[in-house]
Amino acid sequence: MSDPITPKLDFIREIIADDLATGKHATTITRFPPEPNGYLHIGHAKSICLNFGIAQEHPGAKCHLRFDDTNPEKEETEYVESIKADVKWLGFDWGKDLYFASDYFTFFHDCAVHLIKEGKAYIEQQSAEEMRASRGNLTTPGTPSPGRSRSVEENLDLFARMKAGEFKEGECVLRAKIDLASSNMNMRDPVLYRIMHAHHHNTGDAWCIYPMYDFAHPLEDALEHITHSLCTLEFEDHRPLYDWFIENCPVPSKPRQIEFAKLNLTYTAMGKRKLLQLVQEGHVSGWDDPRLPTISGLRRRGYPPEAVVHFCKRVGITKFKGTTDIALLEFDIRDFLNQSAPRRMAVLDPVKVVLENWSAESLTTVEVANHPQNPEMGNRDIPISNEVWIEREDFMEVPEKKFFRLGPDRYVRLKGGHIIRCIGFEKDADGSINLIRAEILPGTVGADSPEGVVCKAAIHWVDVATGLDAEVRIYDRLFTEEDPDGAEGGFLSVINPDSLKTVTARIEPALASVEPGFSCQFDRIGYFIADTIDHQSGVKPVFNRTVALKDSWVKKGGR
RNA sequence: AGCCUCAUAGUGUAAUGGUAACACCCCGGAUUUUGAUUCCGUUAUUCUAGGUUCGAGCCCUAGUGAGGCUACCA
Repeated sequence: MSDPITPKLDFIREIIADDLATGKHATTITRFPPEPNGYLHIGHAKSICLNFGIAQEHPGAKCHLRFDDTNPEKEETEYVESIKADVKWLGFDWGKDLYFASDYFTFFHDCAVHLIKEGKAYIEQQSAEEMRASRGNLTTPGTPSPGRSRSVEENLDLFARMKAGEFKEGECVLRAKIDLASSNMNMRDPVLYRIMHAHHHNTGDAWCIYPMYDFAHPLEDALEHITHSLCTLEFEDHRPLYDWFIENCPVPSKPRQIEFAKLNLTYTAMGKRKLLQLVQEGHVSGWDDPRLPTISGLRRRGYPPEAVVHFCKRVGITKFKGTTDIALLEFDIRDFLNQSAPRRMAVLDPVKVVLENWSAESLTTVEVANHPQNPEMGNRDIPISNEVWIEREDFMEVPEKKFFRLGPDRYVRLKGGHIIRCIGFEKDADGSINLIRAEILPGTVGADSPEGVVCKAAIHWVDVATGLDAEVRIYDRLFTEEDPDGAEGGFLSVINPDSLKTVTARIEPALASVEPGFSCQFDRIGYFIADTIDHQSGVKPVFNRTVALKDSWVKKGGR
């Protein structure tokens, strides 16, 4: 792995260190609070690494996993499970601190009653449209509705009836009484509770009123004694409201909200709404499609979790809303895989080479290192006979100036084995090369090139007799584009629907029995992960490509 | 239009008011039984204008640019 991230403090960690130093807090408690309405993506990984990372950095500190499930219409148990799995996969542990905002519904309700009794909340009977109009706009203040001056008793009664289910959805809401003239729209008497006659994944039908995020979130944090509530930039304008609830409700602690910029990646559609659309419209096979930037997609793609975490640390935490080049992420993937992935040989686009002077006395196996820089990973023996497959692009009938591999009357080394010389080739009717004839140079295994032999490259190969077939899926980054004409539900278009290419490769025998999740490097191609393996219909492993060996190879070979 | 936030190489991130740096990308070179890795090197940076200061990327003011806010989503 490249150098560890320097122990520099980002501005949030500075605040936390300061609070610890001044004794404001004896310990630090953060939280990761996803709404279970979709799968997590790499952007969430940044938040997870921040919140859980801080907890790991201070003795006694911890990070809660809390499902912010205050909207029954969008949330599902399937998402709860996937989120837990994804956090674990990244290597973080919430211990016993697993919570659901929906478990606090009674507390939220009591706080609402408290506010009503204090004269700080009232029942609003205007429609959503009327409220919008009476709230004013960016330059003109709002105007009070009739409900704003209702008595405490009346409000209490109305709220109780609201909770009892006497009203239909939309008939009334509970609003905070703050400041209709505030320059911050969030302070213009925000809605606290709305009526939803919906089934909740956790509380079932126990409630028909549900709290809004702005109201519930500070209370959740306070209840859990969160010291630092870290969220993304779009909640900046909500902070005064967050603080207002903390000040005006009977809460057991005073958390502080701090905002940071969310992750943006080049070429990458982020955001649950867009991902949901890609899934629903069938552009991908599911939330864990390897073309998606979901955590589960990255997992299937073979990205090591350690590398994803390293990337998140490297990107850092700021309030600057930039777009990170995906090359930064892929560097970390390569960097990690380069050290951990054993080398194997495979040929994705095969051409047969016949070794004309091979005889029964010739080499029948060659010994190849599993990793060129790490002898501890050992060696393996690969059978070889008089016919091998090589990559079509490793032969040029008319070699270019900087082409070092095989061509008529040229030399190349079969990796781990002999140097061979091309002595002829045959073509199909359509002009494509279908057979190469070569001869072995005796005594060149494990030895330098003999005098007068120019051999500057070693190519990968697979023995024809013992090689196996494998399916290799090469995934491209899924390019997407905002559709300006698209209304709701149709605002994304996929630019490269052909982002998945499947080829049948020839692989060396050692790859026949790998387990799903095993990652390796096919020489000179890229890093691969064993995905689903079909042991039923004969031995047919399936590999996904993770990243190409070099970033520029992607760009040249790409779109 | 009002309020809020942000601005440092192509990208991301550093720099207590004291020599502007690190990583990625790109390009070049050396080594290499992976055109990988490793090693070395090149290019390139404080949005603008004022002010405070011996000294400003950092503090102040104004401007410019970008983003957010007028949900019974989170």
